[in-house]
Amino acid sequence: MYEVLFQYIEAKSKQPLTDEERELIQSKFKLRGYRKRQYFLQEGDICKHVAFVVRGAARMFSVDEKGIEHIVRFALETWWLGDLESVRQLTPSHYNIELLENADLLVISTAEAFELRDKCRPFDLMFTAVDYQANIAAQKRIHAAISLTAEERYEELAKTYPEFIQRFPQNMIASYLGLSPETLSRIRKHILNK
Amino acid sequence: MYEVLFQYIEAKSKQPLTDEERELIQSKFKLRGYRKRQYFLQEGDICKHVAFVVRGAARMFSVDEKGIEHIVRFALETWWLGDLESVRQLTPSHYNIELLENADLLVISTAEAFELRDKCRPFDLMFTAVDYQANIAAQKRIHAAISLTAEERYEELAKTYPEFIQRFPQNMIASYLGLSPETLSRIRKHILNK
DNA sequence: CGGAATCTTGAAAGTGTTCAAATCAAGTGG
DNA sequence: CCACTTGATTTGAACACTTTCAAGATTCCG
Repeated sequence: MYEVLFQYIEAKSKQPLTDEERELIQSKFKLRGYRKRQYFLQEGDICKHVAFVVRGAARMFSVDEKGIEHIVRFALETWWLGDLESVRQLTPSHYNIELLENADLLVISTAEAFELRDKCRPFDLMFTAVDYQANIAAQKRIHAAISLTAEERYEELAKTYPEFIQRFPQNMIASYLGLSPETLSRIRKHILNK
Repeated sequence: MYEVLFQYIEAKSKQPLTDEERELIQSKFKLRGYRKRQYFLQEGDICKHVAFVVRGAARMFSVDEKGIEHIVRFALETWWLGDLESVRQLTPSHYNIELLENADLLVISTAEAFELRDKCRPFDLMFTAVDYQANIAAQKRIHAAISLTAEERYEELAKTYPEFIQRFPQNMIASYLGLSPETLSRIRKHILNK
């Protein structure tokens, strides 16, 4: 299980890990099984752990006054779980993170993650690269949100993350795109008729 | 001029800069004046420089097939200019960065910026912190885009960045929010009548 | 003082939502 | 393994919001 994380760190940091570093990392991350529907983070709690998804799928979402859920992020294998805002500012999170499939997570406390960044260069470089990529992805999504039609946004998503379409139910995809489930259903129908 | 950057780095990194570090940093950044309407980055070019805004205002935008501009980002004093995606992947940028006021920029090549991150710890920590913040801000904007109405998005923007409303024309604010200028005009009218 | 943007306003057209109902699919307990 | 319940998806019709196009008012700058 840990091997997946090691390879991921080496790939992202473009640096090999020494045996000592592997041991150090392994000592900090705890492997934990989660069941479908279980929550990794609950709205109102401060996010004190982050996790690397070895197996499974999750969503991060908020719930508005009307009780409607808004999915800001999905996660699959080799993605990270956690709410950056809450981690950094130590404020209660506005979001929930829920597993959508039975999952294996490598969990680390945020305090230990910070330490690890200091102690282990490849680990630090990995997170720098991940933050970088997350920024690029976020900018693309913002650009899509302000410049594309609903149909174009769906097609872009299907092209960029075909896994999402496979593994997440359609009403969640709709939420992720900022659409009602009915609208997405009609958009898909419209695409088929082309 | 450089003093602003030094203080910014110390604040973001939460580390003091030594005199040697200041000299090193100063030797890498070139101070350049830009005039209103000048472009810092042109669509199609690879972004090989990033800049710290000492004075002035800028926007980053794309132009679609219909010739409509979509503003993905604004920048004011102590913000950074550059297209992360192009910098990191060395691909031609999809965006333009244009100064909206006469400006003073501290410009550094991306290659030297990478070196500086290696050589100067506070500089590296500063960028780590900036990336972090950018991610948080991006997530908030995505959340707003998928969960709020146009009117709510405008009010949130006005609350979060009142400077934007002051310094950028309304049609650009509309573009930033993903609205037509007419719609924003009507929304403002509606807010006044409350 | 003019000319050029920018902002406002109206009307028509387009896009997406809401509500309600029907269909379809999946998971659970007997 | 089937019957049943629950959740997900589809469809229709009415409604709400946003855009588009066009014109007029206002503001900004040279």
